[in-house]
Amino acid sequence: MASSLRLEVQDRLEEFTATERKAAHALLANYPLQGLATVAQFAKGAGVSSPTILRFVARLGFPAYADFQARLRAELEAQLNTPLARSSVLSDKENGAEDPFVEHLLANLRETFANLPRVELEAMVRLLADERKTIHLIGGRFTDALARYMAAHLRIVRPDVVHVAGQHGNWLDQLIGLGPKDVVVIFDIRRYQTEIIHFAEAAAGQGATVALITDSWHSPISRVASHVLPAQVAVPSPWDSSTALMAISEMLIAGVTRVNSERSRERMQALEDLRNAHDPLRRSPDQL
Amino acid sequence: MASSLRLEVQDRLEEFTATERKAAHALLANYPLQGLATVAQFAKGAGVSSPTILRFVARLGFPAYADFQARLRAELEAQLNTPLARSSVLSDKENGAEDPFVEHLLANLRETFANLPRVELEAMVRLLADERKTIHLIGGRFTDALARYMAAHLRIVRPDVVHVAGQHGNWLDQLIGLGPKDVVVIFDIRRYQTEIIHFAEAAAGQGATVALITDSWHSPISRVASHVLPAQVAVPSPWDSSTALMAISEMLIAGVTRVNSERSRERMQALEDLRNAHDPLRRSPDQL
DNA sequence: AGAATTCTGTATGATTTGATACGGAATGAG
DNA sequence: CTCATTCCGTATCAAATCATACAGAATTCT
Repeated sequence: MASSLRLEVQDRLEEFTATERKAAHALLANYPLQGLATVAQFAKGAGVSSPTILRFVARLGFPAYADFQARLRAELEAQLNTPLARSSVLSDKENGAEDPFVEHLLANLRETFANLPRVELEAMVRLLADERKTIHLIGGRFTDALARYMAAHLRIVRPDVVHVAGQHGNWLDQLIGLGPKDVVVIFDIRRYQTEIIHFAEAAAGQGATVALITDSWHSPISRVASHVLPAQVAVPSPWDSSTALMAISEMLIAGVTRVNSERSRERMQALEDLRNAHDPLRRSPDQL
Repeated sequence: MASSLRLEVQDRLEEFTATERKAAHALLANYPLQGLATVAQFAKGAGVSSPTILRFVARLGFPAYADFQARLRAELEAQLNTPLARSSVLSDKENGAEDPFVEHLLANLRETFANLPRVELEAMVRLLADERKTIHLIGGRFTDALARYMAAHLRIVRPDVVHVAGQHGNWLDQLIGLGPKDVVVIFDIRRYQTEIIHFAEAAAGQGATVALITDSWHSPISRVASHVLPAQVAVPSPWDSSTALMAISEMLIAGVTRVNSERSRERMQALEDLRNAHDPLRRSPDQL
């Protein structure tokens, strides 16, 4: 099946009769909306009669006009749902630019990725994808959610992923076995919590690799970290923003998934099978 | 007349009745194609009855459904004839200097806030700031981290914040006491988990207010939700992106903090004092 | 708590739409 | 020039669609 009906119509233009070709040209001239109108409107637009439109559609291989429209609709929907395609269509004030909070978020992301060293990013991806290592993730009061988020994904694409949770009494237990084959991923932004700093220093002291995702005012942990990814976190609010940290996390997750693609695929498939087995209410792909 | 019906629908969202708003959300979620389907399909997609769709369209000022569709068709035709739109459809990597993943993230954020109805956002802020209510937050396999993140912030600026965690066996316990004075905030994106759907339905059935933060393919929960905030989640990766969800969460947190400013200030101050007492290594307070 | 009002789905009617049969027009062959 | 074949539009029918009236449900107000 051609990716677009437009191409198929163009290719098969000679097969059609003279009047059917009028219909084809009318469709190509205003693709795909002409085909989403009623038969009568399509016919009028093409200067032919209704039955000609129906014969044209039938010759394209559609059992009914409704099927033809469904195809056009699906194509159009796929196009419109591409964020890139959509954003280029939106005007500036439709881009939600008025809200200063939104402005800051967008600027933070742009700034973050502009300053993000790609080699550092790739190095951290390789580190996280290395299945000989054990990955420990930990975060502060608010950023712990990010550690958890990343752990949930990493667990699927690789083994030996540990989320260091709970009160810092427990952290000590985790510290005991740490060594050169361990990687500690730390999320830490302003109001750096001393417990986490201690944890990082102790882990580094025992030979573990420390990877840090932080704000642009580097946390004290950066002294002992072998990899640092800084993000912009300032927004017009008493709180700092973790959106850029989340973005970095997702880039790392996507990267690791790409590197460990074979394992990722089989484990995700297994997960999907499990889900289907337990979930007969799964939605159909198209609900339009 | 607004340049796009989408903006008008967003602006006038509060004029509509509860069910009409469902129709509006369905339209915004799949704009404009949902409105180009038949009334019955539109109704099914929105989870309401056909007459509600017609009343919704009538309230927008259209004498007939056909006029409404004509307007959508005209808008779409204008868009599709824009050179920008064509180019974005033709080749994706013409502009490929930047990382496509980053491009998608940025486009997702822009798109998300462009489609985010401000009145809906403010309504949800008021809801979350209402200290007479109890806030329950819950998320799915991956989005649970967002629920946790939001709970960590809300707990500081208001009382009665509960994160519904753990296996869904525990959820049932939480369900028991739910009533009209409870607000359930749900994070749910594609691969909607049936347990969460059941939780939402049960909560709504007991009179609790359901607020949903979801992807643009509205989750089934939107049927029982009184507030819905949709986000863009598609990225070039096997995973969906939660960055836009995080951004929305932070806007909500900032909003609630602003509304409950007096309480927020005193509680944040208390937190700071506590930190200072325990943390002599604290860095200088402001270095922004 | 009860009444009034608004809201929303079911049922039904009027209209439009997709689909088809059939007769006439156009084209080409012999 | 005549016949055969293909093609195309008018007329018509069954089915789906839009539209509305009405009654039950929900909400608000007193």
